[in-house]
Amino acid sequence: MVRNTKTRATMHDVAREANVSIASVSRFINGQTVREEIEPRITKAISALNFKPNSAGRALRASKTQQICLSVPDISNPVYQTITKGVQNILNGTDYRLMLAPRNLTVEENLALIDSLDSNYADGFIFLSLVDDPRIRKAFSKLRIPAVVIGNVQVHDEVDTIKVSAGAVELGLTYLVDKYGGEVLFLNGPTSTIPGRNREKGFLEAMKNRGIDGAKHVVEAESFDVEAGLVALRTIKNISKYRSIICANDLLAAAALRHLSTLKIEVPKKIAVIGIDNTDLANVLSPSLTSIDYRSEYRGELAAQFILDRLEDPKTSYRKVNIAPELVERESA
Amino acid sequence: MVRNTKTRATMHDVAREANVSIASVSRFINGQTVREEIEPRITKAISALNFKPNSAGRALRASKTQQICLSVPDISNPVYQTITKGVQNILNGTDYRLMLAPRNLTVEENLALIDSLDSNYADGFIFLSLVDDPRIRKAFSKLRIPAVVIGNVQVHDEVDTIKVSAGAVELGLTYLVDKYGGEVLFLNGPTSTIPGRNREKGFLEAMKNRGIDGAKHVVEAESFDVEAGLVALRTIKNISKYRSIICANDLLAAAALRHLSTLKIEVPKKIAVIGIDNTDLANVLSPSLTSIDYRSEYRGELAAQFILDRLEDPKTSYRKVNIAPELVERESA
DNA sequence: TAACTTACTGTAAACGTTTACAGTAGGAAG
DNA sequence: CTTCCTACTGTAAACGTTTACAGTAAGTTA
Repeated sequence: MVRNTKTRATMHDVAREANVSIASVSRFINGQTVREEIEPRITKAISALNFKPNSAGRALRASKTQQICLSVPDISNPVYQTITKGVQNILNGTDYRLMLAPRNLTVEENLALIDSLDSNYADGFIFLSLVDDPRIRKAFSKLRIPAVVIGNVQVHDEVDTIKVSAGAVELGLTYLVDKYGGEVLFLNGPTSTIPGRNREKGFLEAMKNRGIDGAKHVVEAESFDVEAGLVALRTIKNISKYRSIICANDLLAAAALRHLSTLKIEVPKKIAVIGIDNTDLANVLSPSLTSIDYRSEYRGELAAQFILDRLEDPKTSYRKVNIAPELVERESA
Repeated sequence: MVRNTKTRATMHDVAREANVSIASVSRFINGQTVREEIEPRITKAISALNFKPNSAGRALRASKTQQICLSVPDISNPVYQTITKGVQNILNGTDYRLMLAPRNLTVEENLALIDSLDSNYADGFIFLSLVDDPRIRKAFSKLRIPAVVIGNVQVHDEVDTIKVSAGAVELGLTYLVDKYGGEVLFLNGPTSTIPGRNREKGFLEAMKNRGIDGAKHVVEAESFDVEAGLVALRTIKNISKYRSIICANDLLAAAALRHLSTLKIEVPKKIAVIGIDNTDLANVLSPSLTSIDYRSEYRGELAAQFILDRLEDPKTSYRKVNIAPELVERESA
C-alpha cells in the first residue's frame, strides 16, 4: 500500500497489489480471459494505483507503436487539412494515435521523412506527395511498415492507393463550355508537381478534342496558393476576352475571384469560375465557388481505414481506389 | 558480414561489425566523443547495416519519447490550423515529432485526452481548449509532463501560458464606431466557450462605456463556423439598421459577408465587417476581411519553443505571455 | 621511476512490457 | 480409480536502448 507518487505505477506494482502474476495483469489488460476471482482484484489495483500501461515498454516488446504517421505536403492548404480531418475521424475511434509528419514539399523532405520511418515510431504510413522522383520510389520500396498512398505519386505496387481520376479538368471544361461558351482560361499550379502535370495534360487533351490548341489558354502559378495565383493572373493582359476560368485548386480559384472582384468583373455574369477540391473555402467565398469535388475528407477516412485493415490482417489484397470527380454547383459558375 | 534483410540491424549488430562495445556505439550516436580510431569504424558499420536507432528502445530506457502532443479543439478551424503550422515550424528543426491529439470540443474529450497522456507517449503537451471545467483543471494538475497552455483555460500555475488579451472586441468596436458611426452588431460564438464568454464580456463593457446597453446588439451563433453564423444572422430581421458588424472569428465574419452578399448589401459601403483571428481566410474573401490579429502562427511557434526550452531546462521560470490584438485593415472595413 | 590524472572503453544492469513455456487445478471420460 | 482435456497461472526471457561503474591505457607530474 506504499504508493510512490513520484513515479508511475508499473505492471509489477499492480501485480503485487492484486497478488497475481504480472503475466495475468498483462493478459487481463489485453483482453484475454482470466480467472473470474482475480479480475476484480486487478481492476481494483489498477484504479488504486492509477496504472496506465507505458507506451514505450509496450512498443518495444510488441513492436507496435500504436501510431500512424500522416504526411501531407503542407498543412496550410485546406485540402490537406480536410484529408487530415478524415484520417482523424477514423483514428479517433481506435487506440491508434496520429503523428503529423513535417511538410514534404520537396524531394529531399520526402526522402528524409521516409528514411526516418526506419526508426520504428509508427506502425503505418499515409503518404501524400506532390512531387515524384525515382529516389522517393526507391526509398519508399524499402519501407518496413504498411503504407497507403493518396494521390498519383509513383511507388511500388504493394500499397493501397487512393487516386483521383484524371477527368476533373475535362469535366469542368465541358460544363463551362456548354453553359457559357466562349473561351476558357486554365489557371494551373506548378507543372513540376504531379497534379500540376496531370491537370495540364487533362486540359490540353480536352481542348484538343475540341480542335483547339490549349497551350495558349494556360497560365501557370508558381505554387498552389492565393498569392501565386494573383501574380499569375496579373500577367494576363486582356482577361475579359475569357468567358470562364477553371482553376487547378480552390486557392487559385479564390485568387481568381479576388482578381476579378478587383477589376470589377462580375462573376459569373461576365466570367465564370470553377475550382478543384471543393474545400471548405468554396462555401465561404462570395460568390460561393463552384468546385470539383474529390471527396477529400472521405479519402482521408479511406486511407486510415485501409491502414487499419492491413494492420489487422497483413494479407489483405492491395486495394486500388479511384475517386471520380464530381462537380458541385454553387454561385460562381 | 551476414546481413539479415528481414529484421532491422540493432546497436548490437553495429557494435559487432565495428568491433567495439555497444556502449561506444550508443555514446557515439548521442554525440559523445569516442576514440578517434573507432569513429570511422562505427560510421561505416552504421551505414553498411543501415542502422537506425529504435525509438521504442530509446524511449523506454531514457524515458523520452521525442514526441510533443498538440491538442486543439477542432482541426477544421483555420485558426487552429495556423497554430498547428506554427508548432510544426519550430518542431521540424528539432528531433521532436508532432502528435496531433483528437479533437477536444467537449469536457469529456479533454479529460480522456489528458488522462491518456499518462501512458507516456509524449514528452510535452501543448493544450488549447475552448471549454473550461474543474475536472479539466484537476486532471491537468496531475500531468507528469511539461505543458504549455494556449488561451484562457484555467489551470494550475506551473505551466507556460500564452493568452490573448481581452481588448480585441473593444479595439474593433472603437475602430468601427470612429470610422462609420451608427449601430454595431456583435456576431458572437457560443458563450459556453471561453472565448465566447470573454468576447461577449468585452463587447458589453465597451458598449457600456459608451452608455449603451450592448445586450440587444449581440447575436450568438451555436458554434464558431460559417453555417452557424448564417443561421444566427437570418434571425435578425432588419439588419440594414446596423452600420457595422464585428464577428467573434473569421469564420463568422465569412458568414456575415455571405449573408450580406446574398442580401445585396454592399460591404463596407452599407455595412462594414470585422473578423477576429486574421486567418488565411481574410485574404481570400472578397471583399478581403479586416480582422483583428492575435498572431496565431506565432502563438504556435511560441508554444513549441516554450516546451522545448522547458524540456531542455525544467527549471526555467514559467512564462506568461499575453498577445495584444492588432487590427489589420483590409477592404471589409 | 612511481603516482596521479585524463580520456576513453566495455560489462552489465536496467527501463516496462509481452509471451513462450511449463506447470497446475478441476472436471469429464473411461 | 486413472487418464485426458480444458482453462487457466506464474516464471523468466526477451525487445533495443542508455548509463553507472569499474577498468585501462596514455600522458603528466614529481
